[in-house]
Amino acid sequence: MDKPKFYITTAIAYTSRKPHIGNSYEIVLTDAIARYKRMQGYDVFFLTGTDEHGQKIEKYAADAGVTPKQYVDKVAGEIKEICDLLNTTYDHFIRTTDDYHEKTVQKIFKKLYDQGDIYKSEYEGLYCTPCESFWTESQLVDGKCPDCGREVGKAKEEAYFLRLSKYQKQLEEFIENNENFIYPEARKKEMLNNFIKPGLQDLCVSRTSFKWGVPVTFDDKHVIYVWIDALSNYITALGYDPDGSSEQYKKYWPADVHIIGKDIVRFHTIYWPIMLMALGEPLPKQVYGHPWLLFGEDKMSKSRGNVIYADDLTKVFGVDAVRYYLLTEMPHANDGSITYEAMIDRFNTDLANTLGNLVNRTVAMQNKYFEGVIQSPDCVGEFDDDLKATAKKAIEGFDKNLSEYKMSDAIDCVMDLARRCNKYIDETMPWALAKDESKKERLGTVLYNLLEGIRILSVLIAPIMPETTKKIAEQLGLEEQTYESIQTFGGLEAGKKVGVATPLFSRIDAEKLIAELEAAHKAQLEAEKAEEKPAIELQPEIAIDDFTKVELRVAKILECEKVPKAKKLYKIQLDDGMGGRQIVSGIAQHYTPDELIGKKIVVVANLKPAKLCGVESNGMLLAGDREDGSVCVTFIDDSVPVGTRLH
RNA sequence: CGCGGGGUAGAGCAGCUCGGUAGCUCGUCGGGCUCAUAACCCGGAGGUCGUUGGUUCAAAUCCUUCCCCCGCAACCA
Repeated sequence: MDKPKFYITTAIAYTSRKPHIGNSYEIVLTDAIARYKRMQGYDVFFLTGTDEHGQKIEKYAADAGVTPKQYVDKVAGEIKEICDLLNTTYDHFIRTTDDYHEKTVQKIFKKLYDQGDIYKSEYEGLYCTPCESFWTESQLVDGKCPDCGREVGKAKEEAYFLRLSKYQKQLEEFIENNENFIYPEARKKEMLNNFIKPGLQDLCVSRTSFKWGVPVTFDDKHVIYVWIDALSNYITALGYDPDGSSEQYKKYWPADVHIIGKDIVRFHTIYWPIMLMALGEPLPKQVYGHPWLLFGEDKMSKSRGNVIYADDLTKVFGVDAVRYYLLTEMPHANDGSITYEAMIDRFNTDLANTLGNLVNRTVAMQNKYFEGVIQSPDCVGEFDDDLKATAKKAIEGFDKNLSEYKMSDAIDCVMDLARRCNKYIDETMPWALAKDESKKERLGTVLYNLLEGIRILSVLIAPIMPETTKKIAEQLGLEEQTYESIQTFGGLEAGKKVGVATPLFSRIDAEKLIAELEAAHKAQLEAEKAEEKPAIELQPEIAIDDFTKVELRVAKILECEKVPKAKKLYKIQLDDGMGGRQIVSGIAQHYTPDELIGKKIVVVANLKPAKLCGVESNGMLLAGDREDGSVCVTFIDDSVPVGTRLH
């Protein structure tokens, strides 16, 4: 009989730079699910890969003085290395620069165009040339580019659009009828209320502003933009073809679950389903938007200097411990957090003390009391039933939680069993039994039960810590065990010999290690900084006339209050020596009104007025961004009169 | 009143669907044990379950007021 299939994917990683540990969480989570499903007998196909096109990469490559392809080859290599380092068992690694992918994407684009779902348009007044971005009517802020605030010009370039509006109703129905399509639930409501119900705007799916992408076959000025290129990796990887797909595609599609970050839920639950509807293909069964891994309280980012990489962690803790930490510390709905302290703490308490020590003490006793030979469990006693019941509960709980992708809860079930085993040792006191020759048989049974408990938990933990499972099997003197073999307590064969007791995880001296890590981290940061300094890029040179176009004047802040409903905006009344003016500024998170009122600042006095959150702003104040993201306003000495023009 | 989620011991979370002694992990304090990686086991302390009012014999759990946090949307001129 055929095994049931299970198709699971990660999002493809953007090849702009080396991914940090937060980015790596996704592949570890996906791998654990894939391994679990395989263990359960599914025919699993696990896809991951890289998204390699786009303007940003074109630019990074130019900065680095290499071709986009060279650049992308390097980063894709790094990404793949990390996936391998983390011991992930993907079946295929797709790159959007792969030949077969590009060809199929072109066919998809053509097909959608031929059937009228993609159309060419020449939008006017909705293109911001400096930002090289198209904006839909609803995105504009008071008719201006939401990014830079400048006038959007008439589109000088034509573009292709995907008719999202046509499928809106169908999508809405699908989402509402398929309870589990968007997970978690909160995301589903976000999508429905914020995007779908208000009405979908057609989506721009081509660009002429850069070249590094898949060309449109019938219009070579155009390059296919990220949505159709990247999202279709999930089907091109299997061999989808509008002219007739492969057997593999027919077997595995639709995906059982797309594992993605919560930031791209929108693309996977709106654009992607609509593309598939237009292609006439079935929709994925579930899109799982996982939370993020934060560094302590903060988002990981290079400019904050708090980036942790997978390879650095594995060097210190080992691959399995890193996998364990990622999967344990990450609740399935809220953001998780990583710090060295927490990592060490988890490592010591769970892995070294509870699990490692349990295996070590048990195997050591087996060797010490019976020369390693496993005894037949014939002398039943108190506590045995409770231990067995806990083992059974662990398996059931593990299955239940894992099938809902609740990793940390599932792991907890396994640790419960380990804790119960440790307790069992204290209750039965094998060292006391060993002193009494008449209790030898009972001692044999006690140790048998312990070994069996360990065998069971070692199999359960396999999707999370595959290497540890192997090591435990070795110490138990066994080949690797099947999932089926743990369904009954007592699968362990008497008469065989256990291996040598070797610590699985050595305890870590927290203080010492943290000091070392921090020193290393600092050194690395400084090295990076030194390296990056010359990389500051100046804007193109301007003539003096260009500068004099900017009218900078001194003004005094009279009033300052928060714009209602806006997080970052202050409405500020100024005395500018010309009868006063009102500006709006996004510094509410960095200054209190009291810190501003009465101070003199510099304003760009001839900036075209704009509306922010519905409030009129006539000019902007000068301020700079610090490296940590905070803002510093330029204050002017009080002796400079209001209205003074600066140059 | 834009949409949604949440506020439970020092920290991180469960419990809320279907009201009935407030639970887990870490930390902390005390005890036990010696097979083991100063590990393991037991016990104690620590919570008016964000706030107001209500329903009820009984509310963390149901309804209501307000406050605060987070996500999405809007927004750094």
